Amino acid sequence: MSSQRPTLADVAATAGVSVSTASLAFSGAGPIAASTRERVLAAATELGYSGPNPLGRQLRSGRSGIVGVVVGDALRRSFRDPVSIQVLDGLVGTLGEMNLGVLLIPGPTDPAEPPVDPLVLSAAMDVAVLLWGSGVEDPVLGALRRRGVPTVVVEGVPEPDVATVGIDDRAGMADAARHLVDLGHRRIACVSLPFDRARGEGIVAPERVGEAVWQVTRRRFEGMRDGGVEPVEIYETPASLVEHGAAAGRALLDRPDRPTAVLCQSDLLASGVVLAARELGLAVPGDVSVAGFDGLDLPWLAPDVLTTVAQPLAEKGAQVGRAVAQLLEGNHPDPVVLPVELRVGTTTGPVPA
Amino acid sequence: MSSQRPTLADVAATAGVSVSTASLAFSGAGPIAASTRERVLAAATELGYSGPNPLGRQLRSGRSGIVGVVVGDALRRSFRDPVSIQVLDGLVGTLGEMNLGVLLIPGPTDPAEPPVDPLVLSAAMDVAVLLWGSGVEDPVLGALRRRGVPTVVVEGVPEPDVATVGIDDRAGMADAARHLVDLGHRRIACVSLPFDRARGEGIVAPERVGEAVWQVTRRRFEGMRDGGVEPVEIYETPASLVEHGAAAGRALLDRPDRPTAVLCQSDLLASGVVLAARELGLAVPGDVSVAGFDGLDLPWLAPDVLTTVAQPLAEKGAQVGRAVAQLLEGNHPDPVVLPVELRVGTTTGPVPA
DNA sequence: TTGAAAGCGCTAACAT
DNA sequence: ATGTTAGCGCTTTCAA
Repeated sequence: MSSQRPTLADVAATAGVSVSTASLAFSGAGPIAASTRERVLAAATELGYSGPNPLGRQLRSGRSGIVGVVVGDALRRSFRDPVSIQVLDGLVGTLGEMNLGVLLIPGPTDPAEPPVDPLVLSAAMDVAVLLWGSGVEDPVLGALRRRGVPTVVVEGVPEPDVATVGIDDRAGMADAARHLVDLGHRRIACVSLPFDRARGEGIVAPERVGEAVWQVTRRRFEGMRDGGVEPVEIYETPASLVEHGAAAGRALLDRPDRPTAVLCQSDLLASGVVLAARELGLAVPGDVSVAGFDGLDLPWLAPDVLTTVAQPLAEKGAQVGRAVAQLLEGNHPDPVVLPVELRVGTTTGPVPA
Repeated sequence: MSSQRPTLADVAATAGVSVSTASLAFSGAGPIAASTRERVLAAATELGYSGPNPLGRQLRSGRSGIVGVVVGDALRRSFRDPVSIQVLDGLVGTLGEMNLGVLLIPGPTDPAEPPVDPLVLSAAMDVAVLLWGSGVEDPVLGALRRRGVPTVVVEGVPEPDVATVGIDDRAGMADAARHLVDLGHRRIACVSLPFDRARGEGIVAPERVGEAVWQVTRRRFEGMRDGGVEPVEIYETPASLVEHGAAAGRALLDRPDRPTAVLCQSDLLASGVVLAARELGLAVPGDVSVAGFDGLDLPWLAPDVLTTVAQPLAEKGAQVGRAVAQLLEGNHPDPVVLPVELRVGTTTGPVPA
């Protein structure tokens, strides 16, 4: 019985039993007489012992019970994006049921900084999750591989040794594009997610699309073309945020030869475009149609309801949780691709006469 | 050299040195010949050893390097609140510099559920942070106390054994109230944050204010009275979200004897009220003035800029990080109270004639 | 049903 | 500068 916090040994001594018996009293992982357990618990209360020290348990079992979640970006930005939040929420819920905790790991921020957070290198975790895709030769993924940490990549490219969970964004974007074409639109502009870590902002040449490093961005461009849309203008944004969408909207719509529709790669960008249109006195969809992607709830856009491609965000998080469980059991889960669905709102309509 | 992942012992054996020497090669916490280090690192590379197992290190040092952060609510809700996000962001940044990781712990959700997440009871953590206040006899705080986990409570009531970081919301709210009074407003309604875990929604009797359990809510009410405002109507919301503010706005403004000003306990609530006013065809601030609290950036409210009481959110997170550092060093940090500042925007004006 | 003993992987006194 | 030794707190065979 040391002067520090009591240990299981102290409790066992006080209760007059062996350490292993005391352990059983707490874990319930073996036969133990009810009376003995009582005695141990009483001793624990007496000593102010609040249960086995997790550190000891973890070393012994080789498991930390922790899932490291690398958010795709600086927290502030990542967490202003309801898409990440909802996935994270679904994930935490599922992991919570399995008694796993989520360790937040900041992803790569500006290109100047070292691309790998120290936590990736040395935090205790049983599994890692990359919340927003992985680039080619991703340094974070490389580090996790070297450590032998099994990993789930959300919206990543399937590779032999990582599990992936994603959505069929290509098909969804194609549906959205087709919807606009069916409405008669031909002069369609596109507001895109970032191409890469450089996060440029502004109109880009169509050729540059091929250079986009981020897979989500690439796939949504591909879907757009599948749907028969060759954009008259492409605006790259540095992040999926309302203000960048608004900037894009101003740049694209404040001119005589403006497009009749704007197809955006995210809902936040799209809602920024809607706000910019309102600001410019343009009617939506009378003068310009706007469509997004994600299926977010955007109460402040009222009375408008954004036309969008809805993806099952919380379900995505839950699927990631399931993949984590698989990896913990030593299996390699099959890639998951969740379906998406075009949801027509009030922001798209026939091309103006 | 087992068939599992290599351990430090394997590396030491391969390099032909003792385990302790190998340890030094990685930690650098002692004298070691450059050539020896080289040899150890070479052996590590050869074996695919990527550094000391954190679990062993943690047990040995008695430190997990983890800070458990209890978010005040279900993640989904909590993370839709930019206030929590910005504090969390500041916190993660500060802790990252000290090589500490953040373990996300869901706070109490609906009153039916058990109020304490299992992670609170048994996850490894050196310090805990309660991100949004603590109630009277808070069960989470109680559990942490029993475990002997030093704790920082954001916006909590100072108690001898917990550190606190907060803002002077009482004074800030008093400024906002005075601002409205100075503009001539007398019929002022209040839209409040939740009173307690029950999270009621709707107009409440003034007497009920005294029963509010959540300290932030209480203090903001007190400030309002300090500023000379006795609200004609109080609307309690179940969470600080735009849609609840909008609901409150509709309830309060859609009637002939409507108030001339609405003082809200958060910016999201206030912006909901502004949207409701617009919806009802009321001019802001021509027909009704609206003020909030927090100092958020609300681009989608443009062209309006909300009158608000700005609090230093990221700085608050950083201060929490500093308090954590203090606790880790065994000190008891003094309570921190950060200043706030009234920022007059375009949503408040003279009382209508 | 209980106890004795080994050891998870590492670090840090201490000795050399 | 390097090696020896002990032990962090726990779980888990194995034997009684």
